[in-house]
Amino acid sequence: MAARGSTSKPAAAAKISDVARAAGVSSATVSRVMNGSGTVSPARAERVLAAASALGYQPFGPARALRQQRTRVWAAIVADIENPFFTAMVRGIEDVARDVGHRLVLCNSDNDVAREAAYIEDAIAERMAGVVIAVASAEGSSLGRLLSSNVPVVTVDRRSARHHAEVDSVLVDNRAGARAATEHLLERGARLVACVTGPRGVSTADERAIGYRDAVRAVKGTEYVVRADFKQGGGYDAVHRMLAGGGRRPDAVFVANNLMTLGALQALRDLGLDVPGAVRLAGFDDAPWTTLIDPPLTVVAQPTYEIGREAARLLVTTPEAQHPRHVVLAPSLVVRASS
Amino acid sequence: MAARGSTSKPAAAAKISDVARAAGVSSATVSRVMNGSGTVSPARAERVLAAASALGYQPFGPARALRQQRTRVWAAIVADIENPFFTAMVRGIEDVARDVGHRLVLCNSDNDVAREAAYIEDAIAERMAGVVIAVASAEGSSLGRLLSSNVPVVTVDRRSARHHAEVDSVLVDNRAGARAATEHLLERGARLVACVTGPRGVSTADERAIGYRDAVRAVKGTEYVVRADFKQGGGYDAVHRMLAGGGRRPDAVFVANNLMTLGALQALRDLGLDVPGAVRLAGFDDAPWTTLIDPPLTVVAQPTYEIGREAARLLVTTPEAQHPRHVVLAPSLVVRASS
DNA sequence: ATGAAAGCGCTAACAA
DNA sequence: TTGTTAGCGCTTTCAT
Repeated sequence: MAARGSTSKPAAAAKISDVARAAGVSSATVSRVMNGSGTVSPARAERVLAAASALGYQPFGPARALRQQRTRVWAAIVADIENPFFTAMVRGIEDVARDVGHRLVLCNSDNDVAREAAYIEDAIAERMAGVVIAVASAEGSSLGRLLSSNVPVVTVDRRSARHHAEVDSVLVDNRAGARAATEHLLERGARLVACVTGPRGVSTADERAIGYRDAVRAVKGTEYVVRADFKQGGGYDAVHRMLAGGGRRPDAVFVANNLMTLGALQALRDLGLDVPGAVRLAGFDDAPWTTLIDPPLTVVAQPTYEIGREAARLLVTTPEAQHPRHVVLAPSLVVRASS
Repeated sequence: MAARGSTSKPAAAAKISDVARAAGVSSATVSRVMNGSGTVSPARAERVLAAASALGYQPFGPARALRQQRTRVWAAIVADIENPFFTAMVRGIEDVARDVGHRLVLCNSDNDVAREAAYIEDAIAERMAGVVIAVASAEGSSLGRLLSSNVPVVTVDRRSARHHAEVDSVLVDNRAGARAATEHLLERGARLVACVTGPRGVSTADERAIGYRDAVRAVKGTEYVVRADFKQGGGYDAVHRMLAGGGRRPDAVFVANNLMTLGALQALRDLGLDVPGAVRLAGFDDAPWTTLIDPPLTVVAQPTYEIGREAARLLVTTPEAQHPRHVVLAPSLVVRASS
């Protein structure tokens, strides 16, 4: 009985023995043909290929993985799939993965350590060929589980508080970037620069706050740091509270990530505060929209694609050395109209 | 010899027989404990858990998949991971996946049929529990391979030219949305509305162009359709050519996706054309930045999260019916200052 | 409640 | 060049 439409669904997927029977050869020969290993006469190879094609044969991945004790899959576990920073980084990983014949799957922890832990357990269970991870939290991450497995790991973007000294990493010099942005705001004449950063324990949030402090202390200014959630709504709330209140009002804000900067700008607009006239603004991470919003944003740009590519390269060249490798990339300040 | 750092790497991952030996039970008992199947005395169960924990035991996924002939993994194959439309949709899938105890992995075809084909073969090889796919191309897709396998499939966002009648789908009424946007531009007084849409053969591009035509023909206006690549740069180039040239210049542009709209706006700005004074602009897809750019964008908003959620629901409720299920969701016009 | 044993689909030794 | 065979780690009868 035909199934729906023109494409009929087979009762079950063909297996190697089906192909072998159809081609009149042994399973071993089919395996050799499919993998290009060993030696098979051209005539038989052709028959095998024909049979495989006719049956729509696709080797069963788990059986191969079991037999070979390896997979050709990398996982990228990222903290927020909706943040263009991470998606751009993923492109860098993907390109290397393809070059070395690996597949890349993406896992979104959504900044949730429980979800992250589940993906980490999965990566171990699948004995992934490699994992690139931006940890959800410097403290609570299950990264240790991954490190005590045999799965190659590279951390990116965020430093792991507990495990930094044991794992390869690709990071950006967040402190320097934040300091540069803050110094820039001060040089433009800001008297009180506030900082909206991310959750405590997330290394990017902490390091950017420290860079901010460096700059403020250098001029003996007043520190004003607020924590939010690295999301647009959090940036909005933080800036709204900060500037709607009756206390001393900042005349510049350094916002420590791209999405929060959007929220910050929205809050300033809702409060009727001109940017940069009333409040100067600088963000962290460039994004597709930074030149199009009003005013165009001054940001600390990160080499996102390169971060991914470098991480993947570390995965490819498994270290025989005792010491983990740490790659630190430099961010760059891009000055636009918002400051 | 201790490995680097405090976390020592085991020579090899523990297997079920190791745990069985350590706990003084059979492998079958360990399996029963790990899976909560069968019956095991509390005392033994505890010993097994302790041993498993001590050895850091994690059941080998491929072996389980081989034995059980099933996986608990869904794949989402999307055309462009950098487009927030897809990432928002993925959230909808993820939430359902978690509810039903499945894992979701993301695959980025990057609008490339070859890459898409590779991911499709992978999905078949892994006998994925389900695949949600936004096809790279209505024509060239390897979707047929997937349909003739036993892997449950739902298409989203883009219609498959060849296979639409055989596969579950969740789509948006692109034609109606595009028509609404174009009518809106005309009502605002535009005399010549141009349309920048995506590649021929991508259903969203084609359907949005048709909706545009519907509106233009209704007023007996002139049609002016340009094809680009659904990316920011493509939108820029298309609009730049269109308005820098000496021919008859449009006084409104309907741009058929979110990223191209950013490019279009940039082009208009570079040409010194005021929006909406000289050229009215409307886009397709809402995005986090649409209210923050200057001017805020009039767009056709799509229920992105719901698209993903509905697709996942179709995956969960495998149809016993002969006919595939088609869910069509309604977009809505959001009028802002750009028009 | 527990263990022994078979076997999932594939590949890699080994034999011929 | 090709086939036979063992076994990867796990789950699931089938006995007990």
